[in-house]
Amino acid sequence: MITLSPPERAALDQLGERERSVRKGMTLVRENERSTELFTLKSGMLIAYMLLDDGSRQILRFIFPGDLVGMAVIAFGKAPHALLALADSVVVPIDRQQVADIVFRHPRVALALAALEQVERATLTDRLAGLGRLSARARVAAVLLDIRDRLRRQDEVVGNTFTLGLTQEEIGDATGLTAVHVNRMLRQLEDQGLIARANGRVTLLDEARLKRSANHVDRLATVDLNWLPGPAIG
Amino acid sequence: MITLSPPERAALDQLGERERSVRKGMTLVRENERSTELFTLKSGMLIAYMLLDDGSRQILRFIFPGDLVGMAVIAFGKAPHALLALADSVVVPIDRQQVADIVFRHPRVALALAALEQVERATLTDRLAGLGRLSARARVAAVLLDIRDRLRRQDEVVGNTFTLGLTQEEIGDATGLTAVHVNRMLRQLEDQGLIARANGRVTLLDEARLKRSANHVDRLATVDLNWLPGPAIG
DNA sequence: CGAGTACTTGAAAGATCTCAAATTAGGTGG
DNA sequence: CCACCTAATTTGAGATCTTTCAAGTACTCG
Repeated sequence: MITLSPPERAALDQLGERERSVRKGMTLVRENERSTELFTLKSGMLIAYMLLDDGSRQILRFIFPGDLVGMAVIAFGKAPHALLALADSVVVPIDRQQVADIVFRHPRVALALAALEQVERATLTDRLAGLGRLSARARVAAVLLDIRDRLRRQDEVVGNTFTLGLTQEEIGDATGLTAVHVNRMLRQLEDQGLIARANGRVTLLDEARLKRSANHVDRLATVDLNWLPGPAIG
Repeated sequence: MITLSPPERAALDQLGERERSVRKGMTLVRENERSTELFTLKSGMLIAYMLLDDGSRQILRFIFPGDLVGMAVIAFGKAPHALLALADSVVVPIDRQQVADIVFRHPRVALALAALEQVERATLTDRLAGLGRLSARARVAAVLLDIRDRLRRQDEVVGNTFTLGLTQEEIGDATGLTAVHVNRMLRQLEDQGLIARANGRVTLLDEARLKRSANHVDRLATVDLNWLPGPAIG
């Protein structure tokens, strides 16, 4: 997508000196906790979430290997949302100072990172529109499609059958629904022949119809960075 | 918040060469339209929105003078959302190439811009959590608080009484509700003594309670950019 | 003054939640 | 491998929230 020069590549590789393991169910960062680190996920799966005053949880984003998370520390110095490991995971912490170094020394890389953030932002607005305007059934469908896309990005052979890796409670916290209603919507999708379920695995039977109802767009697929200046020689 | 050196200031000022007026009700950018420009709003008010397949509209963000909008073009080269003027407005277009120039020549400014984007992103996630988890009444309250904060940022004397500048239809499109229900929620807030309404103006009567129920956070108030390196001498 | 848009209200339909209970699945110690 | 324990899923029934439809009122602009 973007070709890096050797020094650029080296700068990126150098970011990942330390690694940190997080056991499933552990909290990596608490909401409002003072912190100057962001992370990339190396393996496993995280969620970013917020808690509301009434104790309910809103999952903001599912984080898969390769994702960058927590860039907000460059503006706040504290985390606007919590990070929780849904599976045993390994993260690479990056201090915001290192981000500044990249911007100063490798502007092309900085632009590429900014573009990545924009992709995530667009995904966030897609989700926002979904929460505001889609039916419960469509929001659940959107999660299924999203997870499938993300799994496929890690492993190209992922087909239309896959393990969700989420409880119905978690799907509910992502879609703004109760676990009970998520269950009913899954059943409804199943009854309508859009999906099938068996031993914890889901199969997307009618992807086209699912996508249409969920207003699904794969933002990453439409990224265009060709306008960036070419890599410096070296 | 951040002190710019003269060359940095000059670089920013230079961005705003042209101006463009947009009449109330006019569309500045259509969704998915090819475009390589972003904008700052000089005066007036815009909304960023998406249309869903069923024709419903989700307002993603209200844009006030000083706001930057459309940074997504650095990643996509087309607009992921539409921009519409809710009032007669003046915008300053900025080409993404100019953004790249800033990153290459004024990295401190680039970091400050990135931080601003992060503030907006945090605001977006606050809104996402609101759509997912707040009651209709609280979501309407959140819009009132948001607009008041934004107006006050333009004009410090704005008190607890102000003109919304939005129809109930627009509030509905921002909160994921119907205009009819927005009306009922406003009435309810009024009956509960949280707000008052008179000749198109709203008064916040119990800000503390409104904030609590709407899970309101003023993200901009907690920004910290002091960790950035000092300005280069020049 | 007249037309159009926005606002307001009522009644009924539809969607989602809550509460409660039954069933299934997975993990652990013996 | 079994027995048990806990978490997750499933289903039903009724309550609550939000939308839809319809009609009437208020406001603004030419």
